[in-house]
Formats: sequence, C-alpha cells, structure tokens
Amino acid sequence: MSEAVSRPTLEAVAARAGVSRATASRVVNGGDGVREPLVERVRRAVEELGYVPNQAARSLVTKRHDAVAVVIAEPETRIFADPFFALQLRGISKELTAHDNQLVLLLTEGRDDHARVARYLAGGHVDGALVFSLHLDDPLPGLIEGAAVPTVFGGRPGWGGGSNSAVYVDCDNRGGAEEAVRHLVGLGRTRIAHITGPLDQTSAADRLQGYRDVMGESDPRLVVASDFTPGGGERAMRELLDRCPDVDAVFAANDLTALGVLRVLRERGRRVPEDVAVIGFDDVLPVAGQSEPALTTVRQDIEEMGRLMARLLLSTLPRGESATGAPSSVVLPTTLIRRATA
Amino acid sequence: MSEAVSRPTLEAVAARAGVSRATASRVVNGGDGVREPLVERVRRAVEELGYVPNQAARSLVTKRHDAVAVVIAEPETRIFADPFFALQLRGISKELTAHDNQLVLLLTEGRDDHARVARYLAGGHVDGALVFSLHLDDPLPGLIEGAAVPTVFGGRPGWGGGSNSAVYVDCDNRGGAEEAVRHLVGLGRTRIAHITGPLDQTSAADRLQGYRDVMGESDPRLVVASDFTPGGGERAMRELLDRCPDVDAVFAANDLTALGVLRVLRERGRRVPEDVAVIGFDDVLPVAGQSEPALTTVRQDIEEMGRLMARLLLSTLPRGESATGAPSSVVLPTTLIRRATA
DNA sequence: GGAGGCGGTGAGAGCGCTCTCGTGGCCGTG
DNA sequence: CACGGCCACGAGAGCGCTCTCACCGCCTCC
Repeated sequence: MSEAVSRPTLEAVAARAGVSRATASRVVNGGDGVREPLVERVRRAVEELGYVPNQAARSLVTKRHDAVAVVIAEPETRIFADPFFALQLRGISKELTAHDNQLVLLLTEGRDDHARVARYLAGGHVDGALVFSLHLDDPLPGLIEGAAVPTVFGGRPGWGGGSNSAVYVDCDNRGGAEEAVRHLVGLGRTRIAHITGPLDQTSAADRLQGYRDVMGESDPRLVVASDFTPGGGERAMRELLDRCPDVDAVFAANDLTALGVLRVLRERGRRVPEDVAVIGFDDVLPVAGQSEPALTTVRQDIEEMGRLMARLLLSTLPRGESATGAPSSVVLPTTLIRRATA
Repeated sequence: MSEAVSRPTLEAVAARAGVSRATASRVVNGGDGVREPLVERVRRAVEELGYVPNQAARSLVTKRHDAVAVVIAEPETRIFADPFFALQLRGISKELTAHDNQLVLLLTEGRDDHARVARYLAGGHVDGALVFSLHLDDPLPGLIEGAAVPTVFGGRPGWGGGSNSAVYVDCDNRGGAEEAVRHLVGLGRTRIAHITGPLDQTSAADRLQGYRDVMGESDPRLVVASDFTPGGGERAMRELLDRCPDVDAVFAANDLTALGVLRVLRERGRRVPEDVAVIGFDDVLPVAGQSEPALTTVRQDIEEMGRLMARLLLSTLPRGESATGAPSSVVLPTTLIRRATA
C-alpha cells in the first residue's frame, strides 16, 4: 500500500505501544525483564507497523554485524565443475540462517582480489570468515591473519601462514584413502594405481599419503598426477594404461577424476570391475546424477562439513552463550560406499 | 602489531591531518571541492592509520548499503548439479565487485524460507536483489514485489506476480531452440525428438516452443518430458527409444539432459551422430569437463548474463550517475556450436 | 574602492539504535 | 511502621558517519 520508502523506527513502535524506546528495544531483543502486558503491547505495535530493526544502526552500537563472509579463492573453473563447494555452501547457509546470520560471498580470482578481500575483512564488515583456501602457496591465510577476524578454514590449510593454530574442518582424507586402497587389496588386486589431485592442496596430498600408507613405496609408475577434473582423469588414465597395461585397480583422488577414468576404461575395452576396479572419493555423483556403472567411493558428508564450519565460527563469536573458548579443528570420518566398480 | 580491536575513526584521521571531520569525509568520498594540499594530508593520514570507513555508520545516514542480495530459490539438488548457477554467480560477483558492492547470498528451500527472504529484503538491508525464481508457481516474485526493493530476475519469470514490468535477463531460449532444430532438419533428419526440461520453468517452456515453431504439431510421441538432469535424460531417452525406435535426432533441453541421452544411446548401441544426432543447450560441458563425443549445443553466455543482471540492477540504484530511468529486460542471443554429435 | 559572488572549510545536527544509569514503586524484613 | 533492596521502566548519551548550512577570505565587477 504505502510506499515502503520510510520504514518505521523503534521510536514509532514505542510511541504506538505507549512505552519508552528503551523498553521497546528490550522487547525486540528478547523481552527479558519486561512485564508481560508491555511485551504484548510492543509486540503488537511491531506487528501492526511492520517494524524491522535497522541493522546498520544496531551494528553501529553493538559492533556486531550478524554476517559472515565466505571466501572462495579458487581460480577459474573448478568451483563450478565440482558440486563440492555448492554443497558446502548449502550447509553453511543453513547453519547461518538458523542463527540469523547473513552470508556474504566473496569470490576471488587473481592476486589483486586477495588484497581486496583482506581489506574487506579488516574493515570489520563481518563478524567472521569462512575461507576455502586450497593451495599451499596461497597468500590468503597470511592476509587474513593480519585482518584479525575470526576464521574457520574449509579443509586443512597448508603449512604456511605462521599461525599453526588455524581452525579448520576437514574430512579424514588419509584414513579414507587407506580404507579404499585396503578394500582393493582385499579384493585381491595387486597392481593398484592412484591418480592424484593437485598436490598443492592438502586434501590431494593426504589422499596420496593414505595410498602410500597401504601400498608402501610401490612401483612409482602406478602414481599419476592429475587435477580433480574428469578431463584430467582421462588424460591420467590413458597415461597409466600406456605405462602399466597390467593395472588392475585405480583409486582416483575424487569422483570427477573417476568419471574420466571410467570413460577411458570403456573406450579401451576394459571391463569394470572385472579387469580394473575403480574407487573414487567424495560421493558427489548421486547429486550430479551421473553414476556410470555405479561408482564405489569414499563418502564424506560435505554439507555437514559446511554446517560445522559455520557452527564453529559462530561459537567463537561474542554472542555465543555456549561456553566455548577457542574451538579446535574437526576432522570428520569417511565411509567407504560399495557400489558396482569395486 | 596493535590489536585491531578498535579501528581508527574519521575523527582520528581528521585530527591527524589537521582538518575537520567534514573535510576528511569529503576526501574519503572522492575529494571533490577540497584543495590539493589538504587532500594529500588526509590521504596520508588515512594511509598511516589504516583507516577503513565504518559501513554501518555510513549506511545509517546514507541509507545505502552497497550490498545486493542474490536469492536462489531452487529446491534441493539442481543448483549444485548444474554449473549454470555457479557461472552466473561468478558473473554477478565480478560486476558487483567492480562497483564495490557486496554480494549477500540467500539460498532458500521450502516455503518458510520464502517468508524469511521477503522479510529480509523488506528490512532494507540491501539496495537491491537479483532473484532466480524459476518456477511458474513460485510465490517469491509476489513477496518481493511487496518488499519494494529494486529487483532483476534471472530468466524470464512466470506470468504470475501481478506486475508485468518485472525486469529480467534471459537468453533467447526460443530462438536458440529453433536454430538447433532447424540445423537437425538441415542434416536431413526427419524423426526429430525433444526432451524437455521442467515445463513450469519458462526456459524449458520456451525451448519447447522453439522446437514446435519448427516442427509444428508433429508426432506427439517425439516430445518427452524431463527435468534438466542427466538421470532424467536417461529415463526420457529410454522411453523415447521404446516409443519411437526410428528416432534419428534428439534436441535435449539442456546439456545435462543430453549427457543422459548420449549414455543411453551408447548403451543401446546407437551410433552418434550417424544413427541419432544429438544437440544440447547451455554449453556448460566444457566447464564441467565432460564432453563425451563432443556435444553440439546451443551456447548462451551465462557469465555475461550474470554480469548483465548486476549491471542492470546497479543502474537503477540512486548512486548510478548513468542517465538511466527504469531499465528494461535484456534477452541475449544464442549461438549454435557445432561439434561432433550433430 | 565597495558590493556581490563564489569556492573552500568547519561547526553541528542527526541517522536509528543499544545500553548505562537513575528513579520510582513494590516487596520483604526488623 | 520504617527502611533497604530489587525489579521494571524511562531518560539520555553516544556509536561513526554524512550533509546542510554558516562563515570566511578572495576575486570580480561596476
């Protein structure tokens, strides 16, 4: 009806309810220490006027913002090919929403963007940050430390950054990889290969470590580097077949890689799992709806990881009544999901 | 060094530069009408103190927020399976960043979330909204209209909402579909099928319309409904082959659907494109890195659409110096990208 | 040479809110 | 019955900024 151009203030609510601004404020913020009839009157006034608190005014005095930045520093395409980020984002969004916090999304590409993000965080526009910094040489963690903003990382950050006390949420990449490879061994496979992810990311490095834990320093030709993409998986698998035609199992660093692997195996006429068993990592394919022969994989609860990141961050913020000091990192367990390929 | 706990205020900058707060403010906001030596002094003070304006205080008086909400109201999985949203988000992010605006992400699922979003937008926390409301029966457009917030839609909204003046950015779904089907006709195909997207979305409906424009009211069995996912594409393709074994071309409503189609054709031993030609829509596969036999498809510049949405929205906001009144919707052209499947 | 104009600067109000503090009424207690 | 304590509420300051307005000095013009 009326132009929403001038929204009602707390003053207006107070006037309508016949109380002081202070009391109206108390009611809006929970109503503790205000007697029932007044609470009721104020509530009704809020309702009738369609009052919504002005967040800027509130922030000005409380120095809280009820907003959290999500920084995704992934160059180019990967964010978009992999349901991983999207799922995690959803978990984060759910948790933040449940606590009335807003999600400010910061996508970065390139070095200058890093500075921009650092400035933004240092600017005190948000109460905290959730950062996906996946590369060992990423300058972002350092910059963020300088910004003195509570931060939780998605995935164990690289060793850099100076502060080894960085809080992060990750899954048990190494343990999951071990389980996968052990499963292949249990199937009687002997020529078990691993196609890695980009090794400047801890998740990829840890999965390789898990593979090595079980296989020892086996035939080095059985380890091929790749990049977490289907295309990369294809290239790596071709190379692998050329090098080691006798390979009888492949542990791919993630599901997308496994997709490429399966494609090449089909193209080369190798049966899965009879000739070559395949295991992936992440269990994102059901989401993407593209299970070829249904992929055996190491499942991690990505959405839960997102939720956890948000929860951890919120628990460090002043408003948290929960008796938390500095939270510590969380590493979630993984589960081997047996399907058709191994 | 020093705790960043108390950040310097404009007052401090002014004091250090030996000017009034007003002058300091002028310099921070562009420096028009301030003489050079003073500008210089203030700039240096800002630098030395590491001053960053307090956005809350600024918003309180300007009533601007330099923030835009992006509302993605897509139930469940689809957002995450399809690179579409991610790409568009990136375009939006780039454009907003270039104009120093923040991106507040609102993911919704379920009806109650709609109310939450409406309240948030009505609350005047952001200067505008970019909304992806893809279903005809979505209540969101109506709620948003009530919130009286400048809004640009991603994709032509359904007819609902009351206001037919909704501004949106879309690609030429109908024209692109026409071109694809005409290409198939040009290849001499006669039994050309269409696997649709969810028809409660205008993009899917428009693509179907484009197909009909060329094919007329052909054999109704050649049109099979689906849902924009690879799994749905598979199911639809199986059904299609059972109904019409003589089909010699398929225009899939999007690339993900085409993926499922290709899989079924391979499974059934049909050669592509010799036996059955296939065309998709979107051209997201290169991004996702999963071109089987490289897919012929209708390309739309998704990232550009995102950028355009943001630009359109920003141009409606007060700060825009550009002489724009109410912007009008934009429909971007599409291009047929010929690859291997047709 | 004086009036008028104009550009550069400072003083001060006020955006809408929270929060401290002071006050008044009501209880319990000696 | 008087007094202290407590609880509920209101008054008012002030968060950090922008913006209007008044002021002042200089230049121009008659």
